[in-house]
Amino acid sequence: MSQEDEILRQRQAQLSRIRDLGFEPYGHAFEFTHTISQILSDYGTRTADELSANPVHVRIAGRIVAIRRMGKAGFLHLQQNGQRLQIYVKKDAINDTAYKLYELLDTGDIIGVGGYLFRTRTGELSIHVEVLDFLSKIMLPLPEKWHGLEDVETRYRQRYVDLIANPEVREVFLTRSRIIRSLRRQLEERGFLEVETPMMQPLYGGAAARPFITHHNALDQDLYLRIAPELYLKRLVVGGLERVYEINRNFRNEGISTQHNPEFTMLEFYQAYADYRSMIELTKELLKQAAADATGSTQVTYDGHQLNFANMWQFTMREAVIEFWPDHDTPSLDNIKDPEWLHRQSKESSPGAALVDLFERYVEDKLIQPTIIYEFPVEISPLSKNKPDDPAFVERFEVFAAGMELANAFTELNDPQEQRHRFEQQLARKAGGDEEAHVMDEDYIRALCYGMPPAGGEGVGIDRLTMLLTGSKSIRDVILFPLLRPEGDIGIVKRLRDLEK
RNA sequence: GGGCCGGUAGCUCAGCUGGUAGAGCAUCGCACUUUUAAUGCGGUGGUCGCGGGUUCGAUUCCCGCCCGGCUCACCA
Repeated sequence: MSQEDEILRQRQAQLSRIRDLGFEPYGHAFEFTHTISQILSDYGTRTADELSANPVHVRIAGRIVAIRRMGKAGFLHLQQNGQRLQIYVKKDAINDTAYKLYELLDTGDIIGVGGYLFRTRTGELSIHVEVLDFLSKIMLPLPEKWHGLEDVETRYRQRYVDLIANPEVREVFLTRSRIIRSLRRQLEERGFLEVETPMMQPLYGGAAARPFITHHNALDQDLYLRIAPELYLKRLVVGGLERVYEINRNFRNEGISTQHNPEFTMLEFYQAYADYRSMIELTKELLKQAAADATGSTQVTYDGHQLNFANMWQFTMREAVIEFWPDHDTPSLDNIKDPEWLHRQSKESSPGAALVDLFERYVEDKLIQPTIIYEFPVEISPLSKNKPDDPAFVERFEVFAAGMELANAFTELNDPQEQRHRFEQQLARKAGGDEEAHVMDEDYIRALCYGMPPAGGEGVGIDRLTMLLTGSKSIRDVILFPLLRPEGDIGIVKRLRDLEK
């Protein structure tokens, strides 16, 4: 018999012994007077003398994460919401039934206790237990106490165990929540309205990506999981919702990497009567404040670098290529504007695509500090408005940090005729084999025909922002349940079934 | 998809040029009524990811496959 089967059998036997003592192995509500964190903050500085002079009685619940038994007494640590408090169980101090229950406890069980606070000989704030209740039985063993759970695959597949065993994981997701809360609050303060637009769309658009396809049975119709909410949000701007935002999932049917998960979270927001310059200023504020709200500082350490969100760098794409040119043969501004020169540097057919190629080759991974890159070629920007003085370029920028793209924003193209041209160019690219090119969205064109106010819009990758603000090297570390291949037979159902025989 | 690395007890890991597997923690038993990596003594626990091949003999060598990580490609 394997160790796991043996432990299951032992614990199955304990279940009935717990019942025989008059406790429920899977209890109901437990009335507590404090959470562990309340006790730590309210009484963490009380001395042993103060606690014995004015006894504090408390009732708490938590998961047992350590047991040290010493004859007819023992110390246990309970964990609740990532914090730990020691409890002391002594035979003399509780009734016989409770003591028998204590003898059955395993690391990982969830219990409730009542008693008074005291400090041990070594000075640790603890509860001197007087009553003990049982709330939930652990059947499978928890990972080892030192190393915790290290196996990356198990951590992602069994995030519940990861969260119990590795307190720092909990911190990452608390920070993620603070980031989103900060962005929401900042947008609300500026009069933005949170909306929800379709995740299942009859046409997909708003980004260059391949979609997931699903099917609605009653309508007998294929639908796409959205690759971006952009075109719907702009329909709302047409309708007079002048400041809107949405924080939700996008789905892109692409490869998986440390920076890509097939479903990921984007913040998108649109502001009527603004342009990309207003968006640049807003972005600087949003990111700086989100960093401060989430981490307590506008500077964070990521992969050995100090990233400063209080002072973002700023280059046009052309300037950036010159600035980060890899050798001494640095091009001039005239070079970089010259289609002939660009053609000599890149295999890409159009000058704009060639510039982007140079940018991606020489610049992108060098943008460690939070940096705004603005003015993009029109070829790769089918939804952005042209620069009036340079129609080959559009009023668009992206934010990079730690070599990653964090955000993408532009002045929205609101001319339906021009938007039709851009979609037609995309259709030509699709016909030429570009699977990520946009499709024609006629209803979107119709919406623009009703007149969309000039507007700025932006998308911010929440997962990547969370990576930066939590020091995570992989996007999987900031997504609770990242996509993995199926793991195969788990076997627990059969084991539980066998236990009942 | 390519390259590299990994999968051995519940967890964290050793295991040499091939000779049928070990440690710590966990678990079980005994002792111990202020410990905190509690301690001391004793025990249980393994389809060595899966399937083939070579060999007298494979955790070890070879081939294929599965799962994961890093990386390149892809990817706004």
